[in-house]
Amino acid sequence: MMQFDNIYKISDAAKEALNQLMREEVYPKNALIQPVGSSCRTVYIIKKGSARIFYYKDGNDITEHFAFDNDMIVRAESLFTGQPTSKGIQTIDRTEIIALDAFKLFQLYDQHHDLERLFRLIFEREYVNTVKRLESLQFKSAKERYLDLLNSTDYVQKIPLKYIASYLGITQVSLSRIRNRLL
Amino acid sequence: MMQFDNIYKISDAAKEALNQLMREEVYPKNALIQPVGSSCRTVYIIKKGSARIFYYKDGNDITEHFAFDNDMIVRAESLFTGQPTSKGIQTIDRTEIIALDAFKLFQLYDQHHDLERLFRLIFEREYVNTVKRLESLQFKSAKERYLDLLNSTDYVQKIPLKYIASYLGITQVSLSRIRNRLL
DNA sequence: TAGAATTTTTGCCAAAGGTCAGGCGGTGTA
DNA sequence: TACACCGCCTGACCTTTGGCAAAAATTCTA
Repeated sequence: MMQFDNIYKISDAAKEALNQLMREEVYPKNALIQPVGSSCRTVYIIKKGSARIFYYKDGNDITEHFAFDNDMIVRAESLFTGQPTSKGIQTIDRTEIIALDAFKLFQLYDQHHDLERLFRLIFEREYVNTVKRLESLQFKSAKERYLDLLNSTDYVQKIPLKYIASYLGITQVSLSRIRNRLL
Repeated sequence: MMQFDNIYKISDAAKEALNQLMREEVYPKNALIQPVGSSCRTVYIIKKGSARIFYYKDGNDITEHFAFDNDMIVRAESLFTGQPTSKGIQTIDRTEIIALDAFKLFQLYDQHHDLERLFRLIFEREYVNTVKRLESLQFKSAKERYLDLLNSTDYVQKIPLKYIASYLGITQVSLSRIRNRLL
């Protein structure tokens, strides 16, 4: 289980209620966990493995987000609005995941305020990560962004180049050239 | 005052406590509300006017965010981490603002859970906006982003081009050319 | 209102990145 | 084994955007 305790300590009762909600799921490589066009009704936490959020733009597969061990993965624009999203979630490697029914989780907030607080803090972190990513997309060169990503996690080595390229906002071809020039 | 009620109704007691925290401030055009390098300890809500979050990259002034009537403006990466940020806040026009001491607000959460919920929901909206902006920076052309911005609010007409350019992730010169080509 | 300062536009050239097409090596499968 | 497929690389050429500089337009201010 995730190290929630580092973020905010919740009561045993809340912990118990939360545990009731958790479903452990294991997916093979390249499994489509959530299809494009669905609504986000599940909060996923990656126990071990890797996954990505993606969508199609002009027929091209674009990776918006990567998640690895202990990362949470949700499609915020759907989870927090109730609207369906044109984004999907797919595993990259074989992945062990903890799935939480979002609706039930939100319902628990009424009984367990500490649970609401815990998840508020968790989502705040995600928010901050998103702001930082925005910053890097706004004014860093593709090469800088690639180097930043390389430094962020060793997992990057295992991710197909095509996923990385769109995540960086460039084409595979350009990323291949950037890599080449780095040698 | 903001239409909080549309988001989540809070008790009279919470409303009262919140009102105690609110300071109304009026700033002239181009006023530096929060300097670069400071920590974000205040939640601002714009009553009337416009402001921006900006920072310097390689000596260039970069606008990260615009806010207009009824928008909240905070530097999330500092507010939620406690770390100082290299970003500042500046008015664009004469602006009437409601300022909330963030520390006191967060303290109120312990007594007023409905206040915590209200602000959780408010920040979730901000989070969603940030995700959408990320999406547009990742794979839309500068021209598309400019047109999107134009459609988003009439205020854009009043914002200096140099602010808009960096917000879109391009230089003033490029934006000027894009504008020209649109005629 | 004149002059200064700032903002926006334009021209010219360079660099980054996109598009299209083909090549090459590894993997899977009949 | 042969062949198809996939992922990544490379070349040629094009488009978008950047850098620099200067002109034009606008705004500020005395």
